[in-house]
Amino acid sequence: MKPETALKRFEDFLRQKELRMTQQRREVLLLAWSTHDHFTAEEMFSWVRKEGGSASRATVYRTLGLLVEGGFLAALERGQGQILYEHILGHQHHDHMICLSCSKIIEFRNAEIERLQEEECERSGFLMVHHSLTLEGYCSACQQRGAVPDAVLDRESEA
Amino acid sequence: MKPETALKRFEDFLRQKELRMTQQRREVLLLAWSTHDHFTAEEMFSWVRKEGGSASRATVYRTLGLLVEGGFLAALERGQGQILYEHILGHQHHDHMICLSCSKIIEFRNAEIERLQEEECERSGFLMVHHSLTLEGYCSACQQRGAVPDAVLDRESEA
DNA sequence: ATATCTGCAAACAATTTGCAGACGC
DNA sequence: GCGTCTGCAAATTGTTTGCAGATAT
Repeated sequence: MKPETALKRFEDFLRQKELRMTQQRREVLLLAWSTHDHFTAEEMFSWVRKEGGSASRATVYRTLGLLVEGGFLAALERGQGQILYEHILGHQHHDHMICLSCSKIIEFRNAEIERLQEEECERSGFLMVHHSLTLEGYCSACQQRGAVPDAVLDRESEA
Repeated sequence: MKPETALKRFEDFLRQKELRMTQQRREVLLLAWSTHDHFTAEEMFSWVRKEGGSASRATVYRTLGLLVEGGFLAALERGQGQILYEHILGHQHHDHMICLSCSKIIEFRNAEIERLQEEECERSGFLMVHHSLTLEGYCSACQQRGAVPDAVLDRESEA
């Protein structure tokens, strides 16, 4: 989805909630659409600053909240109390494997899993907006480096 | 897995890391095994207090960190900066649907999805320790209440 | 014995909030 | 013009850390 389209949607969303479109909210939305990567609230704030934007830190946080509420951004919780955001309107979702030793992130996508998720949702009458599948474990490099705790290996050998 | 077994494993884990088993660590591990639900660090601390345990807040946090590191507990990031823990050794994993409106949590388990995840791991040479699949959206009750934002409905109708 | 642990309270980091003035609609 | 927004700085929340004494091995 193009930034202009997203902006239009955002305006609609705000109107419906009887909220107002402001320069600051525009800035944040456009910056969110200027990257295809995850970003934190602080990163967004620094971008605003770099671009000479006028949004304050508080406004950035408030606007990110609105964007998540409206389904424009997905919030991905990933340890250490920091929240990662990514724009999701019109984008394909990907899942993650995260190495507990070196923190490497491997992205993958499996259409069959997606389909089964939809099936589960139908079964429960659940309207899915977003999903997040994260596999935690050890990447092949770390396995070879012997970076896997014995407690984990013990468990593995039992199975 | 029984609490005593878990305790034994924890002792092994500590020994391997040249750390010591203490009364406080024992308390925390056993309390973690006394519930089958998720819990936060603060909840664990209040349990310790209620049981007349001696572990302080700091020790609770430190011990939970150790337990996660050893693969005894899973840490589930779920918004608002709070981390939920659950013991995972010897337990079957379940996934979650979370309602964005009423926060209701629906648990589900789909063996086929689990299998496909394993397949993806093999493909990448990844040793999975834990996985977390969370579907965010709106439960059927909230859909009927009209609690779904229009931006979401619009997106839905396009697809 | 000695190195690790613990409790305490202070430090931290990320995020939220109250309020007075600014600004969309 | 009215009611919402914003910026600021202070408040909150959840978690971590430094240090002196306590404790496991």
